Amino acid sequence: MHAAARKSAKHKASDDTVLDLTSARMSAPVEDYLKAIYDLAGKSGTASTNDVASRLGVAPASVTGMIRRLAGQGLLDYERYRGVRLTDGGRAIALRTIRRHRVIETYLTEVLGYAWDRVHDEAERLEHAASDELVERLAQALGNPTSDPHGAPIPTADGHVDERSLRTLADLDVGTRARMVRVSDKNPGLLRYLAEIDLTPGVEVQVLARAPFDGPLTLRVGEAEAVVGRGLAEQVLVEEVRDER
Amino acid sequence: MHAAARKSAKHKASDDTVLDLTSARMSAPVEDYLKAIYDLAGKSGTASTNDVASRLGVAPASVTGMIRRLAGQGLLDYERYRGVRLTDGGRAIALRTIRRHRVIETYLTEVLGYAWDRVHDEAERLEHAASDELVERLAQALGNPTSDPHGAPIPTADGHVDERSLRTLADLDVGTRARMVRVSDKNPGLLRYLAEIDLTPGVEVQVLARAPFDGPLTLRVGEAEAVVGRGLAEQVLVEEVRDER
DNA sequence: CTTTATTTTTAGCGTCTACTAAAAATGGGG
DNA sequence: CCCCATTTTTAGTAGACGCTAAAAATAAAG
Repeated sequence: MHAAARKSAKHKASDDTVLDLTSARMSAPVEDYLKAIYDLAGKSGTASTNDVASRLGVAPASVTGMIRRLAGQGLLDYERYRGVRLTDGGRAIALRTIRRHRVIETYLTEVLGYAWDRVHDEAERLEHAASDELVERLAQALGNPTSDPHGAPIPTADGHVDERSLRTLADLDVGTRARMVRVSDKNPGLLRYLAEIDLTPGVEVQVLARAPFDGPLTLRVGEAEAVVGRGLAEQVLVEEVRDER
Repeated sequence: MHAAARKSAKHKASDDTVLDLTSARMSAPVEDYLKAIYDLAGKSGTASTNDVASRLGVAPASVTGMIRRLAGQGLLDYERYRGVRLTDGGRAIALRTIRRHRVIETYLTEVLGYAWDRVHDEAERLEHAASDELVERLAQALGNPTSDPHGAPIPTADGHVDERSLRTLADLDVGTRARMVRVSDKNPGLLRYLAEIDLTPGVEVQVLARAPFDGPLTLRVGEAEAVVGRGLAEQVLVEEVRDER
């Protein structure tokens, strides 16, 4: 019945495969690929086979295969040996999946009492099973939050995200005051440590000193002080605080 | 936690596959098969290939294949042409899956405002993605309910269910007073209609009259009256109300 | 600008789950 | 007790995803 969407040129118009890509439900692996490509490509554009592979923990050869298929479905543009770029359809699905993930993470922490370092895995599975209706109900119960527990912006239901680029704590000049905005949700150990020193989204930080040769930074976090390694500092995204007005 | 993995193998235990069956995470299809077999076999014992197939909406041949594999894993006892029966391990997984399903259904209706006829599909997908921890948190938030919105008993975390057998509304003698206990969650139309006439779990019903030749029943539902077909009456499980004391 | 290293793709497979068509068991009616 | 309808199983396939090993492109280095 399905006449193999053969002639998928580099353009859209998937002739006979006239599915509504924007609202179609994809398999979990497909959603994962699209999410991975979305945030590897970032604003820049393309993602490489290898990067996608290591992000997803699969072999590069598997990525090539999946990518071919998804390109055939019009979810991404692909030229061999050239990397992939999401089409609007692919991006829409990626954003819906990310919205699900982040709303779920927020609900788990805000309502169900999960610690912020333990929501990622749970959300990773639920995001593929939750209907959009459920996600909207969760979002509503939360008062339509705009960011998740780790400070990541939650895309709106119609696919818009706040994509401003932030600086890392490691980039701040000594003395500059900033507000902790965001950190990846993927490293539980890091998250636990950050919680321990109270370096969580919204908190004010200031770099008090920076040891040479990429040494540790001494921070003021709220009222307390903390010394953190460069590696950690690079993971923490902040926004400068315009001095009081 | 207790309940060591009972070495249930009475026959061909699957040799090298020495997994802890009791807590192992199964794929969604496997969980679905076990659930289906659990409630087709009921207390009686075995389920037939055809019944499982039509319950799951797959071809009988597919059931044979899956059943062979599950038997190999020690989740069920199987003799070809003889039907299947869950082992203790298989039953444990079925019950945990059913617990997830019912806790989720309850949460969706009680907390998130879903109508009782719309929770089944959502729960059907979430039950395979939700961790046991999540389910326990949901159950706790609900005060550890013992039955779901449709009156089905929720198995406990350690695998016990209330399995008393109920009569259907169609079996009641005229005049008998009973309490509506339970109805299947799988037929949205039926559920909507029952909600409309307020025939929901806990409500008192009485058969006022029964037309001959399997005709409709006239009921008193709470304070109101309703006339329902035999087909519907057979779907509604009730328990007799011991006259006041 | 050729040689080497890296990245990406192809080829060939394996697993899980489902399907169809055809063969084999089972069991009910006469 | 035999025949036929029904149930169940086997055989052969398919598609989604993943893997490894080897070939092919591309990029880097001398």
